Amino acid sequence: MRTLKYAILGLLNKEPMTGYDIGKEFSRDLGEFWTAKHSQIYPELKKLLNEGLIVYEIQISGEILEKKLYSITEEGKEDFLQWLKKAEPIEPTPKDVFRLRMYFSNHLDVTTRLDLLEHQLLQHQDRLEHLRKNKERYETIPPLDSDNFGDYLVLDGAILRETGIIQWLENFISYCKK
Amino acid sequence: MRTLKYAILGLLNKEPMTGYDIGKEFSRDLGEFWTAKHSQIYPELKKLLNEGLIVYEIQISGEILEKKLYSITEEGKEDFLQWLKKAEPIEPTPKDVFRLRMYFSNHLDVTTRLDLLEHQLLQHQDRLEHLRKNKERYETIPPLDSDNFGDYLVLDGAILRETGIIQWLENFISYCKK
DNA sequence: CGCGACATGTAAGCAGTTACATGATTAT
DNA sequence: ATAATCATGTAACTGCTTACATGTCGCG
Repeated sequence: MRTLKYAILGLLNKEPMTGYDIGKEFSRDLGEFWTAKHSQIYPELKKLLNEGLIVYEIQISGEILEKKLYSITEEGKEDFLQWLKKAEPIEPTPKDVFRLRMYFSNHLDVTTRLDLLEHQLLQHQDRLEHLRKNKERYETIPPLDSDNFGDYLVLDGAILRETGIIQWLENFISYCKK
Repeated sequence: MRTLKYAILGLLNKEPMTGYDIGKEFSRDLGEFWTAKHSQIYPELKKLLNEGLIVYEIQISGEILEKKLYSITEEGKEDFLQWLKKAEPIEPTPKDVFRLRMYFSNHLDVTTRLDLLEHQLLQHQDRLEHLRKNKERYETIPPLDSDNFGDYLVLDGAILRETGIIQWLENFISYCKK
């Protein structure tokens, strides 16, 4: 499906960036729903370059360090917008190792189960708190056509996801305690 | 992480099965959080066999059709239970193509956006309804140590997940309509 | 007899992670 | 000076999907 391709085109569609910058975007809010390591990003950039969807210019930083500042071409923009507006069937449900484990949890004694659950709960509560803190930056919903809107959406989605997981964990914990 | 390995061991720990049966389990409720195709299952079974974690006996079905009925060994059980009780950090957040697309949605006009959102909403509502119907089979919560308990948990988790997604989509739709 | 489900495998390729490898810049 | 961050790449491997390939069983 070449999703990484479109993730990169989408980012370059906002503004020119280096491969390193793209990697950093994936560790911000966008990373709640898509990420890639630099070892995947650099080869993909090379591919997009060959396909004529992006170009780069060398920037000198400091004395000698060359960095490649990539920007999207007209062809790249078209390709990206085609992808963006296409209606697709929903994805198969994403894999989740912890829930797979809990599917088999009838083979664990109740104390072990509770330990595992509390451990998960704490981590998800941390993540939720962190997301809520990020969302506080927005006193109001950003305009529909601003770059910030996507960020806001992703945060909202991640908060609802974490809330659901926490609710599930709490239900489960209360079953175990009865 | 060899997760498929443990998914298979977990299923065989309930009862002996063929590779085909394992594939079918992944298209039931467990499939909400883990799946694998037969092209991945058969090679993995071969590997587990070599590792001594499972064994099989040939069953004749009809006149000549040989099927391999796999069961877990003592060594397999131990390995599985070790995996099951180990506390792990939470997984990095799962990828989601649709949310990635919506991250870039400020480049779409409002009608296209609403089309895409309604399209997703319908599909998630269908999935939710289907899950709720499955859950109706349980009038009460199954006992903590029964095989059904895992099934119930998974359903509960999937329902909460879908509810969160639907809520997010509805929020998003209402922003767009304002 | 034909069709859908049962049943088992392999091959090619894409996507993603971990590890290997190198070097410059900036702030302390 | 030295550590953290900036910056770019490749290689080996795991996991997973799609397609290729084959044959049986049970039902209508």
